[in-house]
Parts: sequence; C-alpha cells; structure tokens
Amino acid sequence: MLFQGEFNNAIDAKGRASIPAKFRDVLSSVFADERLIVTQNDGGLAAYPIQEWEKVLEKVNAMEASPLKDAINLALISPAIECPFDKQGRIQLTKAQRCYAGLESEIREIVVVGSINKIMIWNRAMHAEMRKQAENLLKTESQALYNLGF
Amino acid sequence: MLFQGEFNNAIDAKGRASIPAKFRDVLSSVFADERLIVTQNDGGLAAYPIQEWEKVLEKVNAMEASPLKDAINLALISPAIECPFDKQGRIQLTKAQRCYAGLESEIREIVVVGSINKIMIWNRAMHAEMRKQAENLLKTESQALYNLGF
DNA sequence: TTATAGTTGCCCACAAAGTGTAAAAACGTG
DNA sequence: CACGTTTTTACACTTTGTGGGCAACTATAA
Repeated sequence: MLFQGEFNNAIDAKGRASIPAKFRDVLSSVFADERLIVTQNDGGLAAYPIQEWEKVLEKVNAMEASPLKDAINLALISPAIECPFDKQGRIQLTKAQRCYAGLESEIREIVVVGSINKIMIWNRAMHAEMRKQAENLLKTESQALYNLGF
Repeated sequence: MLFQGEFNNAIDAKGRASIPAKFRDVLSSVFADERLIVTQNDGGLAAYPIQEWEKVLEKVNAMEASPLKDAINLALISPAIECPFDKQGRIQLTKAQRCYAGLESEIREIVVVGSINKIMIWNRAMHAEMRKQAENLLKTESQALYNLGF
C-alpha cells in the first residue's frame, strides 16, 4: 500500500496546498523523487508520482485513435502539470486547477486522500457529499458487504 | 513535455490574448524563437512555434493531391498567420480569428491549453462544455481508465 | 483630397497572483 | 505534560496579467 488515508489539510490564500508528511515520505522513500504531476479528474485533483504518470502516458500513447483517447487527452492529459514542493511541503496549484476543483478564493478546507498509486485532493465539502452518496448506496447492499467480510 | 497545463487567462477589448509566462519560457528556452503561427482548428485557435509549423507544412506539401490535401489547405493552412507578441506577452488576434473561435466583443474569458508541441486557445465556456462531454464519456469507461492506470 | 472611424503597435501603470521565509499554532508521540 | 514534528498564518517581495492612453497607420466615404 502506497498512499493511504484521509487528511484534512488546508490551502492558503495564494493557492498552496499542504501535502501530508506521510505522503511526502512515501515519495522520497518509495519513489526517490518528489515530483508530482497534478491533473483534474472527476471534480477533484489527482496527483501522480512522476514515474506513475509516465507509465500512464505510455499506455495512452499506445492507444489507437478513438473518441475515448481524445476524451482522455482533453480531460486528463492536457490539464496535467508538474507542481513542485516548496520548503514547507506545499504544492502551488494553478488558478485553473483550483477553479476546476471548486477551491476559489476564500475556500481553505481540503481533504487529501491516498489512493494506492496517486493522491487525490478535494474540496472538503464536496468530498463529504460524495461520501454521503456512497454510504447511501452501501445501505442498499448490505448482503454484498457482508459477503465481502465487512 | 513541452506545453502542458491549462491557464485561465483573458482576451482584452482589443483582441489581445495573454499567453502564460510558462509557455513563453518554453518558446525562448526550447525553441529560441518567440514567433507563433496561429491557425484555426476544431472551433478554437492553435498556435504553433514556427519550427513546428514548418514541419507540418513540409509534410502537407509532400502529400500528393487529394481532396484531403485540399481540405487541409483550405481549413488549416490558409487561415494561419503569424501573431507577434507585444512586450506584455500578449498576441494580437485578428477579427477573423476571434470570430471563428467565438471570441467576439465582450467575451473576455479564454483558456490557454498546452498540447505537447502546440498551444490551443479556447472560448472558456466552450472548452468547459467540451470537457463535460469528454467526462461523460469517461464515466462510461471506468474499467478502461483503471487499466490505463488512472 | 480631406474627414472620419477603425485598427494596430507601443508604452506605462496598477492590480492580481505567485514565491520565499519566518514564526506561531496545532498535533501526535512518548 | 513536554517535546519534536507538522501544519498554518503572516508578511515582504517579485512576477505576471490586465486595462488604458496615445500616436501611427489604413480603409472608406463624402
């Protein structure tokens, strides 16, 4: 397990998001490279260690032309940009990234979520709403959950 | 990776579009030439560093005559024009270019998107709409995305 | 031709955004 | 509870983006 857990961190007035120390530790110990590529996905931001991102790129490049490939390029690849860490372990997000993720001006509360090989960053309120939706679905699937061992 | 990322910039009343400093840096450091050739493509504007544009031209010239070649000349090559930077890092777009890209008079909001070897300029609302379409398609292909590493 | 309106390029100035550093506050561990 | 680590706040400074003024030039019409 690489990135794991949820962290309620903040984004400052200039758009810098602090990344949990645990995730930075994973970057330096497992990947030996602190570079993060941040893209937009599903209403939030997804940050990939550069090695992971390059694997993704190779696979996408190998696809033959199709509407799906175009959509991936438009929605996932083009917006991607490297966001370097500052000395306090924060990454500077661009205006466009904040705009996409609902992190304008006065909004400071984010949640940083580990997701195996990537790190997701959400507007905290939005994330809470998504969780609620998910939990509602789970209520209708108690048997399946039981079978899974939950 | 040359041009990467999305930037929410503006076009002013005179039709000047500001190009992100990062992209200007790529032009001067990688291409050592700030000239941009701007053409029309797919409802937006595409700006090529002059070296990249010349590569394209050579390849098109090498094609033997065909309806496709004619269409390329008509739709992509003919409208192309060099748009020089002013000292504030903006390029002056012509009326025809703005008209084509849905950037008339009062519309100020654009998005400048890096796309490997070229820079795309979109009406921001139009781009958001395209992204939405793309994301809808992606939602139906979550297994494929997972396989690609997203 | 002259007058007029529109376009283009150049310049300046202000506002907004980004960067870097330091220090305070909060947190978690022993 | 005290300590070290982590996160947040605060401030100063730099860079970038945007709007506006002005003059030169172009095209059109009277």
